[in-house]
Amino acid sequence: MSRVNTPQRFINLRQAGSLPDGAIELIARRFAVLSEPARLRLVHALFDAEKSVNALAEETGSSQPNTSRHLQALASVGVVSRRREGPQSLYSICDPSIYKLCDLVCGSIEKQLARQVGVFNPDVRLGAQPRRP
Amino acid sequence: MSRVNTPQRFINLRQAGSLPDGAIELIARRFAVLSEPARLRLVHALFDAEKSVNALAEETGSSQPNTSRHLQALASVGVVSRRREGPQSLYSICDPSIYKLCDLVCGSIEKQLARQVGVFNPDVRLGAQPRRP
DNA sequence: GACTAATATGCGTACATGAGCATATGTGTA
DNA sequence: TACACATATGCTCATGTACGCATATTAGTC
Repeated sequence: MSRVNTPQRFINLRQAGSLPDGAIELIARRFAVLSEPARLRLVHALFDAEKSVNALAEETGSSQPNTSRHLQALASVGVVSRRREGPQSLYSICDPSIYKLCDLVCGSIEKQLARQVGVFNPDVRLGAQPRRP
Repeated sequence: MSRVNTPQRFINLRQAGSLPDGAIELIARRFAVLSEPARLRLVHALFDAEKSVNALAEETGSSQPNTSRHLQALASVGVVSRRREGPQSLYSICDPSIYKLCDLVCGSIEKQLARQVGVFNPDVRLGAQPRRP
């Protein structure tokens, strides 16, 4: 085994210190790639299956060049990966944490919206609290 | 109880469909706010305690006006909240999901780095796999 | 090699946004 | 009211980047 076997994190935004040089920039870059609607649509479209650039362009309503570039951006941070099959490039999700990430953010936004709606109509809840039905 | 009591999500990037108008933009906005190193440093600094604008400016090495603006951006998406106490504004984390979010992203980045390092030196692992030591 | 389909890339433009500076606003005190 | 401290906000400039367009590159087929 290796000399390092503790499950401790080197990069940990939650802990004081624990932030090597450039770590913040890495994290920021990851979020930045996910901060574009066009790229989120691609991620959304890729959740069910591996797809080609043209298929994704059509499904997301974006141009082929833009789709290609956005996919490269997603690949540059390891969210998706590329596989050549004949003349086409097939992209697929390769970072499993993206699923939880999206769930977290979507859940958080729903809770927030539910709170805002609740201010006007306390009877309406968007079903954002999955605990104790 | 309300008429809506199923724990199902209205906004769910993982599920086909399930994306109301503007949902993608909401999610993108959330990520965008987290995609700035200066703001991540603020979040990092706020994890241990509620702090004032000046204290945060000093701790993160940013100017007072910029710190104020960044805090407003974080507040605009509900990550932090503001509380007045005398002449100063005290900011604090108000979205608990941000903790898990940071853990997820940091963990994902570490795994990725470990994989990259492993290519050159297969003996080194950054301890990013907490399961089965 | 010539041709076609799929994908990637170079380039110019438009737009969003972060930083610095000065200054306005707000809050408590004498 | 005058003052001091803390915070928020116009304003301008510089930079990053998404888009559209044209075109280069790659892979397969004849």
